[in-house]
Amino acid sequence: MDRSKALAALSALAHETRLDLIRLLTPQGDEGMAAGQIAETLGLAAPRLSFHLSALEQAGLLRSRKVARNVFYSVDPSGIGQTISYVLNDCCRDHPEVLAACTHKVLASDQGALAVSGTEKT
Amino acid sequence: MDRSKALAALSALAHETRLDLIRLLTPQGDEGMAAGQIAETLGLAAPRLSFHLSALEQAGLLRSRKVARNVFYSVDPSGIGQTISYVLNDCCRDHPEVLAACTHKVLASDQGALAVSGTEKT
DNA sequence: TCAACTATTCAAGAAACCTTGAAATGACCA
DNA sequence: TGGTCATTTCAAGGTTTCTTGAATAGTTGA
Repeated sequence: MDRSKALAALSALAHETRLDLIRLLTPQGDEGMAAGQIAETLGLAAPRLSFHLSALEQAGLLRSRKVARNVFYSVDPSGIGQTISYVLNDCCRDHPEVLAACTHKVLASDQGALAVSGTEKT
Repeated sequence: MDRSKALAALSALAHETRLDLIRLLTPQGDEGMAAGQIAETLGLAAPRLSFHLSALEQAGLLRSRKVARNVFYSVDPSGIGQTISYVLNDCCRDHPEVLAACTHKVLASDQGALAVSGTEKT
């Protein structure tokens, strides 16, 4: 992932409504959810939802497919994963302390660092 | 880390100059770098640099300390780590595919998933 | 074909963000 | 005390982003 794609993805993530969308859609897996149902679930006006969905899709964090008159949106796991990897690996250059600070089920393997799990640090 | 802090941190990361700052400062460790030297290295006007440094500090991604007339800035590894953790754990709810897509030296330990290393996916 | 339904596009206004030069603050040294 | 240096604050401007209602496009079924 290159710099400008990573920046687009980070900008896309940096908004409350769009974070809500990711959170809602992630558990739905590949099937995703129709725009109308998303709008109803989150209580969003249609144009507003459309605006944010397309921002996320543009950034490579969401995929869409048409089914009859509905458009189903689902997360693109590799888009999110590559964005995280960009920050950690490319931008923070795999700095051990940064990797170590990714507590709770994510951990550094570089240099044989061990798992850090449990609740987050303060 | 709560939602609003994570949002502030993501917004802070979503800017080219600030990503440059993180990348420059990470290898410097706790000692960090004086504002003037940062400005010279990146070729930034002083007020502009100050604006971005304080945005990053405000978001908990940078720390500062005064030494004589200089102000040294250094990254806060736990700030970055907690932000990443928020996206992966809280927002993506530890979705296996998202965790798996964090290739290249970051990997999921949940459910005993194995390391994924090497070059990034496309 | 027509009506109903789903979703997107458009346009306008409000709000937030970024950059810049000028001014101000605070620390050090002669 | 006065001058210089390092950094921040201020104010103005331009740009981008977000929200909203109105209009549009495409699909389905009677």
